Amino acid sequence: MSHEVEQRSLSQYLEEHNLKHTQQREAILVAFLEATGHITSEEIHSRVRVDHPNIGYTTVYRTMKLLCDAGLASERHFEGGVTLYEIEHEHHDHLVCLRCGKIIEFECAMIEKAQLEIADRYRFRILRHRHELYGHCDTCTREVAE
Amino acid sequence: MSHEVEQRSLSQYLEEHNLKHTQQREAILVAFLEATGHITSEEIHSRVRVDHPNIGYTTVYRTMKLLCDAGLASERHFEGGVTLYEIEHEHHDHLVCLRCGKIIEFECAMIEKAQLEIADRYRFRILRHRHELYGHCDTCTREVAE
DNA sequence: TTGAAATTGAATGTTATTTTCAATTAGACT
DNA sequence: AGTCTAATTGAAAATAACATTCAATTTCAA
Repeated sequence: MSHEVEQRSLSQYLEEHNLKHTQQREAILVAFLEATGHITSEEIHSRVRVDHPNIGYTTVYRTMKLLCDAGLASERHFEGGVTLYEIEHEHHDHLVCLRCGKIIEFECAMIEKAQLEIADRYRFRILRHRHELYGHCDTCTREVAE
Repeated sequence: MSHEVEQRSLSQYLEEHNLKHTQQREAILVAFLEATGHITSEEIHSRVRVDHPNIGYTTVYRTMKLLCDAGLASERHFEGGVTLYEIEHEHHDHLVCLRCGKIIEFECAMIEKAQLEIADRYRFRILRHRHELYGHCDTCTREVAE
C-alpha cells in the first residue's frame, strides 16, 4: 500500500517548520498508517522495529506527537487510561466493545446537529468533540448470552 | 452541608460487602461530595487532609475506587490524560472549556435517541457512554476575541 | 474484651511517557 | 564532494500517576 499523500503532507510540514526528513520519521509514519484503525504507541514501536530494529520508544513518542501537530494523527485517551493514536479525519465517533476491545467508527448527522443546538444553548464555541458509546458488539452480545 | 443519603448508601455498601466503616472512608466521601463538580484525586487528598492530616494518597485512591464500585462516584479520563472523579448520576454529558477548564454538564434527549439508533444500526448493546464537547465557554470566547 | 479479618499508610514497585545529553545525521553552503 | 551546524536520535535517567506490599492498627462480631 502506498501512502504518498500522507508522506507528502509530512514532508511539507517538516519543510515549513525547518525540521528534518529522517528515515525514522518516514518509517514511523508508514507503520502507523499501515495499522489502519487505532493503535498504541507500543504497537507502533513493535511494528516499526520489524524493519528498523534500532528505533527506540523515545523516537516513536516524539514522532507521533509530531504527526499529531502535522494533522496526520490524533491521540485519544479511552477509558481505563488507554492511549491510542488514530488517523486524523473529521466528524467521527466511536463504539467501543468492552469485551473484545473492537472499536467501530460511526457518523451521525442528527447528533452533529444536536451538538450545535447544545452549543447554542450554552453559548459555547465547539472546537472539537468526542463521543464514545461503550458496550458489547454484536458478536460479544451473543457470546455473553450463552 | 449534610450528605446523609450518600453516607447511608456507603454504609449499606460496606455492610453488604463485609467491609468496615472507617473514619477515613467517611472523610474521603465527604471531601469528595463537598467538592460538587469534578475533582482530581490529588485535590481530594489535599481537601481531606485539612481535617485528617494523616490520610495518605493510597487510601484516597483505594477509597475512590470503592466509591465507584458503590455507585457513588465515577472516574473519568478527559483529554490530555487528566483523570477526574465526579458524582455519579445518569445521562449527562460535558462541555469542557479548553481555556478556563470549566466543565458544564448537559443532557439532550435528541442525542440519547440518536445513540439508540446507532446502536441498532451496528447491533451494539450500549452499556454507557461519554460525550464531551471541547471548546470555549461564553466568557472565554469573548476574552479571546479581544 | 477479645481475636480474626479488614484497613491503613509508608515505602516500594509498576507502567507510560518525558527529559537529558552525548553522539550522530540531514541538508544548506561552500 | 567536503564542511558545518542545527536538528535528531537513542540509551538512560527522571517523572507522574497509580498499584502493591507488608507490618502495624483498627473495626466489629462473638
